[in-house]
Amino acid sequence: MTRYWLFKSEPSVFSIDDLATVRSTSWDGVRNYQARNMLRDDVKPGDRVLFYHSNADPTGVAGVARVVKGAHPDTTAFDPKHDHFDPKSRASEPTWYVVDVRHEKTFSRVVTRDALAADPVCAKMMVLKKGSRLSIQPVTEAEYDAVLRLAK
DNA sequence: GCCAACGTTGGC
DNA sequence: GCCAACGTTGGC
Repeated sequence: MTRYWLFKSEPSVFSIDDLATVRSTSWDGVRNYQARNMLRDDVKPGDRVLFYHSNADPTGVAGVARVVKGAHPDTTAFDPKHDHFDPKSRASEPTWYVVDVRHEKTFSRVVTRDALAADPVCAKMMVLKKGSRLSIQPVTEAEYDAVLRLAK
Protein backbone atom coordinates (compact mmCIF):
# COMPACT_ATOMS: atom_id res chain seq x y z
CA MET A 1 0.00 0.00 0.00
CA THR A 2 1.40 3.27 -1.04
CA ARG A 3 1.40 5.79 1.74
CA TYR A 4 1.82 9.54 1.69
CA TRP A 5 4.03 11.68 3.89
CA LEU A 6 5.25 15.19 4.47
CA PHE A 7 8.95 15.56 5.30
CA LYS A 8 10.16 18.88 6.67
CA SER A 9 13.52 20.37 5.96
CA GLU A 10 15.02 23.79 6.40
CA PRO A 11 16.19 24.73 2.91
CA SER A 12 19.22 26.52 4.35
CA VAL A 13 20.29 23.07 5.55
CA PHE A 14 18.89 20.83 2.80
CA SER A 15 16.52 22.03 0.09
CA ILE A 16 14.55 20.44 -2.74
CA ASP A 17 17.25 21.80 -5.06
CA ASP A 18 19.88 20.00 -3.02
CA LEU A 19 17.88 16.81 -3.39
CA ALA A 20 17.57 17.39 -7.14
CA THR A 21 21.34 17.77 -7.33
CA VAL A 22 22.20 14.61 -5.43
CA ARG A 23 19.20 12.72 -6.91
CA SER A 24 18.72 10.62 -3.78
CA THR A 25 19.79 10.70 -0.16
CA SER A 26 19.34 9.17 3.26
CA TRP A 27 16.94 11.32 5.29
CA ASP A 28 19.17 11.65 8.35
CA GLY A 29 19.02 13.66 11.53
CA VAL A 30 15.50 12.81 12.68
CA ARG A 31 15.80 12.96 16.49
CA ASN A 32 12.21 12.78 17.61
CA TYR A 33 10.73 9.48 18.75
CA GLN A 34 7.33 9.90 17.14
CA ALA A 35 8.93 10.74 13.80
CA ARG A 36 11.45 7.92 14.30
CA ASN A 37 8.69 5.40 14.83
CA MET A 38 7.05 6.33 11.55
CA LEU A 39 10.36 6.20 9.67
CA ARG A 40 11.21 2.86 11.20
CA ASP A 41 7.83 1.16 11.02
CA ASP A 42 5.60 2.81 8.43
CA VAL A 43 7.57 4.52 5.67
CA LYS A 44 8.12 2.03 2.85
CA PRO A 45 9.69 1.97 -0.61
CA GLY A 46 7.31 3.44 -3.15
CA ASP A 47 5.71 5.82 -0.66
CA ARG A 48 5.28 9.42 -1.82
CA VAL A 49 6.69 12.42 0.01
CA LEU A 50 5.78 16.09 0.04
CA PHE A 51 9.04 17.98 0.52
CA TYR A 52 8.24 20.87 2.87
CA HIS A 53 10.48 23.88 3.39
CA SER A 54 10.28 25.13 6.97
CA ASN A 55 11.89 28.29 8.32
CA ALA A 56 11.96 29.54 4.78
CA ASP A 57 10.79 32.25 2.46
CA PRO A 58 8.44 31.12 1.17
CA THR A 59 7.46 28.38 3.60
CA GLY A 60 5.55 25.50 2.05
CA VAL A 61 5.70 22.40 -0.13
CA ALA A 62 8.51 22.78 -2.64
CA GLY A 63 8.26 19.48 -4.50
CA VAL A 64 7.82 15.76 -4.21
CA ALA A 65 10.06 12.77 -3.63
CA ARG A 66 9.77 9.01 -3.58
CA VAL A 67 10.90 6.59 -0.90
CA VAL A 68 13.39 4.18 -2.48
CA LYS A 69 14.62 2.31 0.61
CA GLY A 70 12.96 1.57 3.93
CA ALA A 71 14.37 2.03 7.40
CA HIS A 72 18.03 1.44 8.14
CA PRO A 73 20.20 2.84 10.93
CA ASP A 74 21.11 6.54 10.94
CA THR A 75 24.89 6.26 10.96
CA THR A 76 25.30 9.99 11.63
CA ALA A 77 24.25 9.19 15.22
CA PHE A 78 27.40 7.06 15.63
CA ASP A 79 29.87 9.77 14.62
CA PRO A 80 31.07 11.92 17.54
CA LYS A 81 32.13 14.65 15.12
CA HIS A 82 28.74 14.84 13.44
CA ASP A 83 26.09 17.41 14.39
CA HIS A 84 23.58 14.60 14.77
CA PHE A 85 25.77 12.47 17.05
CA ASP A 86 23.86 10.69 19.81
CA PRO A 87 25.92 8.63 22.27
CA LYS A 88 22.79 6.69 23.27
CA SER A 89 22.56 5.14 19.81
CA ARG A 90 24.85 2.20 19.18
CA ALA A 91 25.39 0.20 16.01
CA SER A 92 24.28 -2.96 17.81
CA GLU A 93 21.05 -1.30 18.88
CA PRO A 94 20.38 1.86 16.89
CA THR A 95 18.09 4.51 18.32
CA TRP A 96 17.66 6.46 15.09
CA TYR A 97 16.77 5.48 11.57
CA VAL A 98 16.75 6.90 8.07
CA VAL A 99 14.88 6.08 4.91
CA ASP A 100 16.26 6.86 1.46
CA VAL A 101 14.36 9.23 -0.82
CA ARG A 102 14.78 10.12 -4.47
CA HIS A 103 13.95 13.47 -6.05
CA GLU A 104 10.88 13.30 -8.22
CA LYS A 105 9.74 16.84 -8.96
CA THR A 106 10.52 20.42 -7.99
CA PHE A 107 7.41 22.55 -8.21
CA SER A 108 7.63 25.61 -10.45
CA ARG A 109 6.44 27.54 -7.42
CA VAL A 110 6.21 26.63 -3.74
CA VAL A 111 2.72 25.71 -2.51
CA THR A 112 2.67 28.13 0.40
CA ARG A 113 0.94 27.79 3.76
CA ASP A 114 -1.54 30.42 2.62
CA ALA A 115 -2.34 28.36 -0.48
CA LEU A 116 -2.71 25.20 1.62
CA ALA A 117 -4.95 26.96 4.12
CA ALA A 118 -7.15 28.31 1.34
CA ASP A 119 -7.75 24.84 -0.11
CA PRO A 120 -10.69 22.95 1.41
CA VAL A 121 -8.82 19.62 1.42
CA CYS A 122 -5.36 20.85 2.46
CA ALA A 123 -6.68 23.16 5.18
CA LYS A 124 -6.92 20.17 7.53
CA MET A 125 -3.28 19.12 7.14
CA MET A 126 -1.29 18.56 10.32
CA VAL A 127 1.48 20.88 9.18
CA LEU A 128 -0.85 23.87 9.32
CA LYS A 129 -1.73 23.34 12.96
CA LYS A 130 -0.11 25.82 15.31
CA GLY A 131 2.80 24.29 17.18
CA SER A 132 2.98 21.30 14.85
CA ARG A 133 6.64 20.37 15.09
CA LEU A 134 6.61 16.81 13.87
CA SER A 135 9.15 16.58 11.03
CA ILE A 136 7.67 13.42 9.50
CA GLN A 137 3.90 13.63 9.10
CA PRO A 138 1.37 11.35 7.48
CA VAL A 139 -0.84 12.93 4.83
CA THR A 140 -3.84 11.44 3.10
CA GLU A 141 -3.92 10.53 -0.57
CA ALA A 142 -6.53 13.25 -1.08
CA GLU A 143 -4.25 15.84 0.54
CA TYR A 144 -1.28 14.72 -1.53
CA ASP A 145 -3.31 14.95 -4.73
CA ALA A 146 -4.68 18.35 -3.75
CA VAL A 147 -1.17 19.72 -3.15
CA LEU A 148 -0.10 18.51 -6.61
CA ARG A 149 -3.12 20.30 -8.10
CA LEU A 150 -2.19 23.51 -6.28
CA ALA A 151 1.33 23.24 -7.68
CA LYS A 152 0.10 23.47 -11.25
C1' DG B 1 14.59 38.59 16.52
C1' DC B 2 10.44 37.31 19.06
C1' DC B 3 7.92 34.05 21.24
C1' DA B 4 4.36 30.23 21.57
C1' DA B 5 4.24 25.42 21.51
C1' DC B 6 6.31 21.37 22.25
C1' DG B 7 9.67 17.54 23.82
C1' DT B 8 13.17 16.26 27.07
C1' DT B 9 15.66 16.32 31.33
C1' DG B 10 16.32 15.82 36.00
C1' DG B 11 15.36 16.94 40.96
C1' DC B 12 12.34 15.50 44.25
C1' DG C 1 5.39 9.82 38.72
C1' DC C 2 5.16 14.84 38.92
C1' DC C 3 6.40 19.01 37.04
C1' DA C 4 9.54 23.09 36.56
C1' DA C 5 13.32 24.33 33.86
C1' DC C 6 15.39 24.18 29.77
C1' DG C 7 16.34 23.62 24.76
C1' DT C 8 14.39 23.40 20.17
C1' DT C 9 11.19 24.23 16.44
C1' DG C 10 9.22 27.11 13.31
C1' DG C 11 5.82 30.79 11.95
C1' DC C 12 5.75 35.44 11.78
